[in-house]
Amino acid sequence: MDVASHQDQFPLTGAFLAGRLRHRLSESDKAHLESLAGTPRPLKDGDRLVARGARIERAHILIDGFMLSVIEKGGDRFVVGVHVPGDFVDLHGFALQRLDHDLVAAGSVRVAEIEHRRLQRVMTGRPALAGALWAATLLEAAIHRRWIRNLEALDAPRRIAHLFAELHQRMAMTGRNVSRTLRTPFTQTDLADMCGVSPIHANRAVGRLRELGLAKIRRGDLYTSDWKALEAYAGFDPEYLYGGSLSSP
Amino acid sequence: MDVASHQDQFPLTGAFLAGRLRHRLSESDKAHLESLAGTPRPLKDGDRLVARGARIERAHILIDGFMLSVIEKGGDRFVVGVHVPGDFVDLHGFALQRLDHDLVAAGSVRVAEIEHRRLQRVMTGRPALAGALWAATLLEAAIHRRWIRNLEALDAPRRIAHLFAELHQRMAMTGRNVSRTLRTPFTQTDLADMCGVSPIHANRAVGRLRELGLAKIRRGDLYTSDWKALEAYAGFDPEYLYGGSLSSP
DNA sequence: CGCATCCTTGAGGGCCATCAAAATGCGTGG
DNA sequence: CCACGCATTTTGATGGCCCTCAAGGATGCG
Repeated sequence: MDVASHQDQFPLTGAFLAGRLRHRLSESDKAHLESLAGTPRPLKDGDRLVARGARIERAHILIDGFMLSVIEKGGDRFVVGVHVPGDFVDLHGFALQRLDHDLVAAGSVRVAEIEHRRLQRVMTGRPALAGALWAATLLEAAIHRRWIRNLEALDAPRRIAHLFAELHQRMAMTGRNVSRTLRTPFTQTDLADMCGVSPIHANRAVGRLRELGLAKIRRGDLYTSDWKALEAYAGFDPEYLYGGSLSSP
Repeated sequence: MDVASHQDQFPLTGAFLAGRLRHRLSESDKAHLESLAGTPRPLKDGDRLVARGARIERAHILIDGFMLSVIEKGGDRFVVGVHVPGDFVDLHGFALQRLDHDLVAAGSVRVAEIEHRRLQRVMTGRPALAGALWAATLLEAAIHRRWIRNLEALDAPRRIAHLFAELHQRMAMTGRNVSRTLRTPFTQTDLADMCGVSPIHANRAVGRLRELGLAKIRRGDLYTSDWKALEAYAGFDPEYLYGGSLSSP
């Protein structure tokens, strides 16, 4: 069964861990997870799903669109993570009870929520699924580490190239977008906040990628004829995304 | 019971989650965790405990000293995390089977190991302890997010100040070092690799902290008469370390 | 068609990188 | 004790990446 029809079968949670250790989940666990999720809810651009520090009692899976993990400080905004469909955006809040950052919709978004108390029962009754939930939060940590390395190692054009290469790969793992265009709702200011540069410099970095013939970025949409070249330029190596060959604990 | 005598009772794992959600663990769970750990093993400066990509079958808790999470790439070294005593340095390897980074001793170190198959039994038999293990890996992710924000927001002197403020707080939570001196084995090159600057610039940043009267750093040891001032300079807010008030899921 | 948002371009300046070299500290062995 | 070698720290000079301030152009929406 291909990824798309699989996701027809599990419209809410079908992309969860897709391309990673989803294939290790039993049909029963996949069906159970799907049954835990509530009716999808839409969010508008800029809506804050979870606020930093607030006590939380449910988790959310992202079905459509993009979300950002944001830390604000004194009027400045710092993006510390990006989420794609299939991501359990605030699953770490289940174990930690509150978040150290905000979760904000980028563009139009659909999410489904799952009560913590239901996840609690998964912890005791379905150890394999519980392990998969744990692993999902750790995949996010691996992405954090890569971001740290990128901020330490790359200049602005390479950071932006790496960001899109990562998004492309993550969406491909869930069966989305393997074409020449990657559509996102991100403004250049968003890109700047993700890459730790000023909006003006993000603009020049985008211009540099165009100059180099690697990618055209227009209103968040990236067009390229050569993903491999873009990835090579950014030093992108998908190893840290733990695609495919992962088994559950 | 104070933290020090508590750690006499659990010499290997007594610092695990100390100052965070350790107080939520039952005596039985604490004793059980202690019983899982093997005989402590020493490491020398630079020893690599875990290599990126290698399949792993045991996890390690850091008892004494510091370790670094390192990503190497083309001769350059990027530090993506620092570990203090009490940290379960490669616990995420239990769920992920391999790491996306190396784990390297900084200075002399002692670690104790726990077999994954023993942790596997914790997953099914001790859900509260399993939840605590999960939370511990998420605390590390929260630290990653803060590092991302710091790299996006702070200049070099502030990054170094924040690094030491964080280490001071983390060590204080495990009952270590609440004095005016924080001893570490880090060279200025290490600090540079943690902060994403060149060694030469790290040196000038250290000099700037001295100039400002905030801290003297000599051979990795930081002396200050005013931790609060140093923290304020770096914009350090310990919220992200989830100290004290955390409960388990 | 007016307005808001986003994108683009220019100028000047600061943080940080790199190359180069000297000074300091520390362990080892004479 | 002193000489030596090595790693680390310090200092100087030059250049590049990126910042801020400022203003103009494009795009899309009501």
